[in-house]
Amino acid sequence: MTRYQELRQTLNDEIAAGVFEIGGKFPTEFELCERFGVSRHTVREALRALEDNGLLSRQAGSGTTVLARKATALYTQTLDSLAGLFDYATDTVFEKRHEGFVTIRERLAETLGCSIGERWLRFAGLRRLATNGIAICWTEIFVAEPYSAIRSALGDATDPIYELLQRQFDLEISEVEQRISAISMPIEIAQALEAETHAPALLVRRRYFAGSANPFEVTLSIHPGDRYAHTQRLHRDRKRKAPSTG
Amino acid sequence: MTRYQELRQTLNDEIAAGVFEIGGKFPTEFELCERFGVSRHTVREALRALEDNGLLSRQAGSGTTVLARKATALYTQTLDSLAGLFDYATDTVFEKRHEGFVTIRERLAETLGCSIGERWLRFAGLRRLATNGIAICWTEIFVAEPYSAIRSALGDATDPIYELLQRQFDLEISEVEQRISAISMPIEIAQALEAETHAPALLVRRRYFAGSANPFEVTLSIHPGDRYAHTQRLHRDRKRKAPSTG
DNA sequence: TCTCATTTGTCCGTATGTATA
DNA sequence: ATATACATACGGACAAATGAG
Repeated sequence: MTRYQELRQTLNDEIAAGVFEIGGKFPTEFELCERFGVSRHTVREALRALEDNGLLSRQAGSGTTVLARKATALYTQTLDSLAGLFDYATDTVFEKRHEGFVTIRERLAETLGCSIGERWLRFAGLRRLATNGIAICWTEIFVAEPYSAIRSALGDATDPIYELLQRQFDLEISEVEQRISAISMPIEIAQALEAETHAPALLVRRRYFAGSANPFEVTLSIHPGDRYAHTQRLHRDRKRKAPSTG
Repeated sequence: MTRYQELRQTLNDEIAAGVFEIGGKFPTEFELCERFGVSRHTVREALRALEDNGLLSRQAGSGTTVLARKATALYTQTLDSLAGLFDYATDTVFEKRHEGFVTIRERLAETLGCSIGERWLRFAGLRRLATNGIAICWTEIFVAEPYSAIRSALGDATDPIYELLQRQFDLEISEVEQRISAISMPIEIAQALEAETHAPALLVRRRYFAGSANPFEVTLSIHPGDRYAHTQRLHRDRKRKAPSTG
């Protein structure tokens, strides 16, 4: 590993550990040069990477500000708004209804984008708003067989499964493919969601990749069209601004 | 403007003008140093920016490759796949059916996310695949009144409207909000699209911002559920790879 | 308003490491 | 193995933005 990558890692860990206050000042480039015995060029390269990850914000004359403890994962859903129906209620709870291995058949192979005959670990259930208990979608989570050992480590279902996979198998998510289509609400799912059968619904499929051409996790979510809209904000610029102190 | 920004601009323009072949080699850092009389550091800073924009790909030992003529706008739809229905046909044609000013009333204010009483310039029509003429969606484009002068400059409808706005009014798009929801196909639109009435459909709304809190353009697209899926690939890393020569 | 010290941004030169053909 | 070209790293200098006095 190169020197600026090591430095980047070190600083990353310190930020994650809470050594620096969010919104507070980060050590100056000169201080980091002294502390780690590297040139300013090396420090700047490390800081640039941390800035790209959204952890730091740099400003000539003012210094470097800490923005966050963890990199904002590009691949998590920015549930910015629930179409105004639930005024920015955010936390949801997963209510597991099924769990077990499945062997992929024709229709499922098509929806999942995998091959017939493969075995996947499958979880299925409802996702509800934590505040009022309203069911916003039916969710199916498929985990590739090599990683099915996470089944045991799944007692507390608060964390997203891909985070558990990242920790337990040291997987680095490189890419996420998201496909959104419109379907008729299937009968069984309509019953579980207490929604209208055959009403328009959103089918959101996400496939998570880590280097390989094959995903290690695939999730399906079916949302009633009148309860949910998928909202995303896309920014053009990498650099982010620190909130003004004024 | 700084030197590396000038250089960046110059190289950007040359790439856009087609001076270099897509997939071909870009001048080496040393050559650029000589040609522009700047240090290697300056050249690398400019190249880094162009790489971030997706125009170039750099590889130690191999050199710098040209990936594209124009920056892949983060905010344009990555029409990666049309759900496998139209195997990677990309180019679409807009067939204008309506054009004129509208005053926003209650229902439209809600769908557009703007205020009642505002006046917007509206274009509406079909979008077809260039190859086989199949209609993939009904599109409505709303332009805020201050920018409605682009109406005259709209003879050739090949370019996206936000690009025309960018050029004519020097607007820098800073953010795009995208909302996807599921609706029943409205009767009038079903007829235009030759699709089934009340079948599930995707409603995609995009709002384009340029600094201000209010969008300067809003587009609506209604897609028949069986003809279209919205697909996106989200990468974690900035760097892209050049296709292998083999 | 102006000056001044601080901090990041830009730019130069040079040397060595590493990936690729 | 050798040459090429990008990657990393060091050093130094000045510019520009910021905030304090």
